[in-house]
Amino acid sequence: MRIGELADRCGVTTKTIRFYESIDLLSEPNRTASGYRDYDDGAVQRLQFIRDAQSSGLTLAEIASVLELKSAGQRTCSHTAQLVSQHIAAIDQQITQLIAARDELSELAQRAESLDPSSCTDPNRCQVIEAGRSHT
Amino acid sequence: MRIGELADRCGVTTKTIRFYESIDLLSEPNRTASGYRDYDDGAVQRLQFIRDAQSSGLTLAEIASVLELKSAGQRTCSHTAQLVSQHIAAIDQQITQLIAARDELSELAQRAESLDPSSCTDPNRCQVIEAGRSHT
DNA sequence: CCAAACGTTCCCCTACGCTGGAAGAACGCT
DNA sequence: AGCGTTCTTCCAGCGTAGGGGAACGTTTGG
Repeated sequence: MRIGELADRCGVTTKTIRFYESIDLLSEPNRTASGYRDYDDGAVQRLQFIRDAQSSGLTLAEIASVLELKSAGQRTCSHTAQLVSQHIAAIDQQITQLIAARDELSELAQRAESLDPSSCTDPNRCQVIEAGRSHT
Repeated sequence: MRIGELADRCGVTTKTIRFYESIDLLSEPNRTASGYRDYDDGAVQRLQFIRDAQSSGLTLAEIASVLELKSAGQRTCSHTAQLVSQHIAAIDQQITQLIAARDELSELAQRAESLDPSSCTDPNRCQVIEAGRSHT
């Protein structure tokens, strides 16, 4: 099948498919005599797998590393498991950071309510934010 | 003072200062006869304010919007408060998304432990991920 | 037989917050 | 006078996941 059909079947754009090919996430397909990309059903499977993995929160780089090992004939369950747990750890760290930022902002919000706007005249600063500096 | 001293005093690089100027976060300073940027103490205050606000989790665009209104002579407490609460909402959304991704990955991790790697032979897929497709 | 719809490659653009380097001018100290 | 450091501008890129559009070739239906 040609690129448009593959795209429709998998719910992506042709741009995305060419992009995946450019980063070696999809292998280069055969070409027709006139140079059109010519895909088989395996490409549908692989592309759907990529979208599934992506919707699970894996990055394209992580998906690529799974597929690379797969195509080298390895049993990748343990590799996948390791990769997934690494990714979970990274997400936990992001969540921690976001919660810290959230806490910081909540304090600012409270302070903003309690301060008198008319005492706020310095053009370079803002007392809402400034007041929180010492304890940060 | 020249750009290097300002940078040292505020703990940033000269690159960062020029970058802030290029996005209008810092206003263009006076120049010496030979074309060097020449800053006063107000620049130190403003730059430190920017770093404080940034460490509170605000983006440079948000900081710019506070500073813009300030320099227009407005009392910005209410604006700052609104901006902060918007940012908190955005962070909450990010956290929600990350937790969803985390849950998804936890399921994958559990599945990876329970599956038999030797049954995993398709070069285009990975049963750990594939098995979760239906309920996603 | 021709126009529409599809395909190709190519390069630039997005947002974010910078960092690095090159080429040249100016400053500071000996 | 000369050497090293600091300054100037501009250009380029990182990483993520593609999107937009130009300029051109191919396929397909009426």
